[in-house]
Amino acid sequence: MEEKYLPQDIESKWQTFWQEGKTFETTVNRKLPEYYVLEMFPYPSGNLHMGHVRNYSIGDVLARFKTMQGFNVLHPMGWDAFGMPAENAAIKNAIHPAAWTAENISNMRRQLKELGFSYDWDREVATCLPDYYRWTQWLFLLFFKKGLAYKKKATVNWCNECNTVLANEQVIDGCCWRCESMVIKKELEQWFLKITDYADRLLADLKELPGWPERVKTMQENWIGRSEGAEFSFSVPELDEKIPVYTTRHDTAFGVSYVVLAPEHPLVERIIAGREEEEAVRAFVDRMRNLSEISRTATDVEKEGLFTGAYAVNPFNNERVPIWVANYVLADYGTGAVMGVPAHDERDWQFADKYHLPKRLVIQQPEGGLSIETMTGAYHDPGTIVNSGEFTGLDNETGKVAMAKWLEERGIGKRRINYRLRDWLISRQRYWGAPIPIIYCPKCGVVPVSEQELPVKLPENVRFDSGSVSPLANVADFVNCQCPVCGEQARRETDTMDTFICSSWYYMRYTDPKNTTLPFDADKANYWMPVDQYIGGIEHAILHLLYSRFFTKVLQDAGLVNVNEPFKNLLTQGMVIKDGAKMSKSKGNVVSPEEIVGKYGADTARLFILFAAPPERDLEWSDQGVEGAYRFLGRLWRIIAHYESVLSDPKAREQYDPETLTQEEKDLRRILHITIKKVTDDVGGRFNFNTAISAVMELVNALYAFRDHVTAPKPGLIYELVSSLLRLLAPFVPHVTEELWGAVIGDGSVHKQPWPVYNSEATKVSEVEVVVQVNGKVREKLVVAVDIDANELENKAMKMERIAQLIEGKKVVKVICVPGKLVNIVVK
RNA sequence: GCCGAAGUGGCGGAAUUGGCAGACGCAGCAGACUCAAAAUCUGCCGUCAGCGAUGGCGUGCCGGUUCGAGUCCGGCCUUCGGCACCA
Repeated sequence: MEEKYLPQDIESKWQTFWQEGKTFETTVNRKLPEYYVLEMFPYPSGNLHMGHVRNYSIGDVLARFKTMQGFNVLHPMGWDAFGMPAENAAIKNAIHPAAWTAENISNMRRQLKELGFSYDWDREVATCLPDYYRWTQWLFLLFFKKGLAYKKKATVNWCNECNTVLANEQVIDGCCWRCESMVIKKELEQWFLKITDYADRLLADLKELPGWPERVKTMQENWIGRSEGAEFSFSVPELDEKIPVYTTRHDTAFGVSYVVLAPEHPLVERIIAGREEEEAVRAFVDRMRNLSEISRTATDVEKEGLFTGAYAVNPFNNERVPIWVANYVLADYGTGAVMGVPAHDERDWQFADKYHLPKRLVIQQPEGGLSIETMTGAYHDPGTIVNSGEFTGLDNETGKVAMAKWLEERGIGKRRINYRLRDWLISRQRYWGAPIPIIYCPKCGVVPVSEQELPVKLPENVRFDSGSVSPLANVADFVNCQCPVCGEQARRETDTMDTFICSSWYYMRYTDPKNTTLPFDADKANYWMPVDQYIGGIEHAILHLLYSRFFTKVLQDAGLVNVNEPFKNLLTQGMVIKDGAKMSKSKGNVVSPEEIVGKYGADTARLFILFAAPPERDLEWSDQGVEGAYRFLGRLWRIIAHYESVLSDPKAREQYDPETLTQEEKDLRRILHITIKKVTDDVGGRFNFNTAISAVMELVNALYAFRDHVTAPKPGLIYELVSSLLRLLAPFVPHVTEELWGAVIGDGSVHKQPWPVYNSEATKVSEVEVVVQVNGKVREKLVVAVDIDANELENKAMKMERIAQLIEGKKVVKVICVPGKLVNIVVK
């Protein structure tokens, strides 16, 4: 073998070897346990960044490790290939999005291959190709037929920069998730998916996901936002109208001193019509409507409102209370109207203070003594109901049940479970997405494209001007069509689907990527699904992960797959940081993976990234750390080169009796087996690749020390050690281990070898070092037989010179003996 | 405001079940090799006091439990992330 480690020479050689030998091809094999490891597929922006390298290195270690452990591993890769940047490039550089995307994919595919990831490339998918989006459209039709896709006019989030609408999940702090510009409200007719129908299951089934990080589940829980309460109506006798309100505190209904409508509430116009307040209220409503999302919803915005001039009647006590309009009531939560109970709601308290509205105490704290006059804020804790007619005297939780029952018996209200989650707005006024397969016929109305007509292909000759309608609307050939029902001239939907739809089912397509009759075959999907380990960034905690869970449930209900949840275990990897900030072009702290691979090779890049921090934490980039990883591989190479001749000795491959080893050899073998155990536990159990690698480094250090002391080692031991060492490292640094395996061990690819098994006999020791403490402080160390009994250990410790000195003249209160660990002598 | 995570040497991090704090790596210092340098191999490397043996202090802060606490309990502080007028 070469004397020096030269990654450039060996990496491309093995990449070609793996590709040509289809080393990582996978098929259904029911004789083996299956394992599906998946990393979030990338958007083909053109180049891999370090975050990708980290994400995919983590997945690759797992895939290779599980394969060596005897699992049938599915480890695919593909492209989340529809999306805005392609279209922006088209506007800017006059290149077609399809061509731009294809170029980027081929560049990034090359970069992935140069990193040596073990993907089954035969399963590659790209969501922008007709043979993929055909099935995205097919799934849309499935949703449509099940009543889960519908069109409605609604106030929606609009991004002026991206010229399109956005789903609620895609608005972050009032700004567009992609371009960070301010989101405004628009009234538009759009397509929605009825994710709210699944709100309860999406919430409840989080309990079926013990393998997900707690914080991701909490974020989804918050997002779904379930609350239990009641809905009932206040009547407006003079208009013969009703104002339904939703509340979780119907136990405080006798404390209502006003009713508030959201500015956008549909009844506002009727209520103010013809009153002297009309003009002022309308001006207020208009002002609120034109405010951005942030300035409307920030908590520090002062509550503001106006009296409408009208009154409503509280069904509980028949009291007349004023109807107000205020900025703090949200139009699209609950009923868009709330009852104001200043004494027991902090917001109502503030509002009542500002506008001098009355307050009435209806819940008394358990110890009594509360009164409006002495209160400085609302009381929202449990207590006893007061001033509430027949309900007075009940504790408030009992009161809630009784009052809900009261409403239900009279048919004027009911218990209600409410969610914060809204339906998923999926229309996008953009070209580069999957067309929504719908036709509008003047006679038949909204008509789905028939399945046989799919895919509805994107036309190629399109002008990309930035504007507020989809470029598809200007393509006459695309828009004009015939109604599939009556054959009349009809018009095609010109919006495309949110790209999050494409990524909501790709993990199932991987199980059967070339199917031309269905999105995927149920047998194949059921064999592989769910994904055993999913790996990606925390930024998708809600977006992609919630949508995918929703899709999986709908597909399960449709009988297409028999899993309830798509991702059994989820690992959210941390960011790659440099100089304390996330790598980004604007900060100028980007390190290009291609450069690192070019200089040190893929193995070094992977090793550094896996060693520098555990996967979940942020990783601080360090050029010197990369040097260190490279140095280690050189060190590995040299020590194996040192033993090349020993390994070529035919005796090296013969079985040997461990009893014939010298003490130094036994010690080395013990370190080997401890390392095998540690690496196996760290990689397979808790994904602490950093500590697994450090254990292997210690083994290599031990081997260097051994080399300096033992000139004629037993060849069988060296063989056992090197062959195990290479297999332990193979998932992390696949090229150099493949090369060394071929050079000194032989027999096929290291990646087809079984994972080393640790031998507990080999890890046993006859003597251990025990710590001797006096009053909990380490004062001495003692080497004793492992199986020494406690009394003898205690005696030995007490007799040690230093210990005897330290305890002389003092009273021994207690002696604690932990066999194999320590002796603690407590003295006074 | 609510929920969650984290806080350990000069730095990244380790300590998995309450039992030697700082594994492994980086940086630094020294030695060997060399005409020399690089590379490599070896050793040292929390902090204060001491020539040294050794001792004191030390895991964000204050307290507690325990023979023994980075780890458990109570109360804070700081940083980061999520949600945030959701009735």
